Amino acid sequence: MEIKDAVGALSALAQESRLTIFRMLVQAGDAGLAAGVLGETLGIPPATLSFHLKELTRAKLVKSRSAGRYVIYSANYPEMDKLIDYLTENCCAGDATQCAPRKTC
Amino acid sequence: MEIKDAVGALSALAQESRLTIFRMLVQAGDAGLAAGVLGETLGIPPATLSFHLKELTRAKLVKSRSAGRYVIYSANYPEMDKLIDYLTENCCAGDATQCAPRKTC
DNA sequence: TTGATATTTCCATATTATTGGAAATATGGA
DNA sequence: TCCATATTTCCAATAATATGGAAATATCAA
Repeated sequence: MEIKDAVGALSALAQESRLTIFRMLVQAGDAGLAAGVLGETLGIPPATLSFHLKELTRAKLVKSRSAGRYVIYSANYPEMDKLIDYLTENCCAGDATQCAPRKTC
Repeated sequence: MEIKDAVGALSALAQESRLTIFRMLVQAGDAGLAAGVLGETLGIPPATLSFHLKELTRAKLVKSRSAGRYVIYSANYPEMDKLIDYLTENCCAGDATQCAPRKTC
């Protein structure tokens, strides 16, 4: 992963509504959630929601598919994994005790 | 971890100079690096560097200790781990195949 | 002491991100 | 067709962040 992509992904997550959306999608699995469901949960106007979904999409952290009138968003897990690997790359200068073992969910 | 803290940590990382600093410190281990070393590597003026180090400190992603004239910064690994856990919490709706196993460094 | 080096604080300026109303687009159902 | 629902785009106002010069603070070394 390139630094520009990492900054893009982190910027996308660095906002309360978007982080909430992302975590809902992470937990929703591949089934995903319709934009409207996300907007209703967050209580934000459609234009604002759409702006945030666009940011997450641009960062490749979420993807969408349309189903009739609905647009279903879901998490892009490989991209999330790439970001985490980028942050922890060559961690800890060989001191493994510093590095908590990650749960593999 | 609370959402405000997560947004704070992600905002701190969502900037190219700060992300570079953080990754250098992650790789440096507990020995850490002096502010001046970071500034020289990045090629940014001291005031700008100091601003970014303060942001990372506020987010608890780095800590510092002073050693004479020098201030040595180092990564706060437990906070990094908390952030990653927060992002991946209850991931994937039970579909473990979606979730890449994390290397435990 | 005094002068050099390391880092931070202050502050004004510049840049970038967020918000949401209104209008546009798209689909489904009567 | 025509209307209701779902979502996006446009755009302008507002808010939050980043930048770096100059001055302040702190330590070291001679």
